[in-house]
Amino acid sequence: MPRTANTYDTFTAIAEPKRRELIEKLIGGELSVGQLVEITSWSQPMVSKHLSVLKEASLVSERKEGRQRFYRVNANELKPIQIWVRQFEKYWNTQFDQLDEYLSKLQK
Amino acid sequence: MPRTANTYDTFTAIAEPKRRELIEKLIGGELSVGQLVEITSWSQPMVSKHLSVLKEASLVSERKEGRQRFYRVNANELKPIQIWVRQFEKYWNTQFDQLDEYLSKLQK
DNA sequence: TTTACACATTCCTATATAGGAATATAATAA
DNA sequence: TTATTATATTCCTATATAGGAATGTGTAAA
Repeated sequence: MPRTANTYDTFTAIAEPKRRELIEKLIGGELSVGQLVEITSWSQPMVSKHLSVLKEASLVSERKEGRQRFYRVNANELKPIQIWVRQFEKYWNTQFDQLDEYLSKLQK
Repeated sequence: MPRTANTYDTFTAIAEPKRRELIEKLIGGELSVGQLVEITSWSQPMVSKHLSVLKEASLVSERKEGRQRFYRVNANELKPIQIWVRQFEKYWNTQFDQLDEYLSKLQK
């Protein structure tokens, strides 16, 4: 079985690099699908499908205007990630971690 | 094609709930595989395999002692996540977001 | 009322896993 | 040595997608 989740949660949604890229493009404000297609030079269905996943995870919202659809980020939905990571903040830059990182880099 | 990444990056590694759980168990300090098996009541191969993915993503480190292996979190490796999410912090709790969240909750 | 446009959805396929069962490996104990 | 313990790895299967191609849907323009 692959990832067991049947529906997209926030963590899974942003695990896909292309979806993170889409979210980043939307930082500046809402954009239409066509604009995203142009900016990314991905196929239109590809953009739409990734947006659909992001929407299912509530990470973006949609606004219809004529035949265009404008998407924008729901930044608040990223809070759970922040909260989860925050637990580990106090352990950053400990001696052990510095050493680990050093050894890890060294191996490559 | 599923997730295109051939190797585990940090985002993909923590997308799996069980792996987040393992990381959380390791906050308090290093634990052996056996201890993790007991704490989680998952099968031993399951624990080992998830640990292996976390190790590949450098999220944990291993220390051998006799026939046991103790794992600990490399908290520093979570920084990229924090950094990525931080971009969106300033957009938290905007009016749009509040509304989105409200509508999203309402729909469920 | 057709045509063109913007976008979503469906159908298909290839592939990366998550999990279970069985087995391998390495270290200690007998 | 041989047995036991702790853990990793392999083999297998089921399944969730990511991507491409084709098609559907709704809106506006001609």
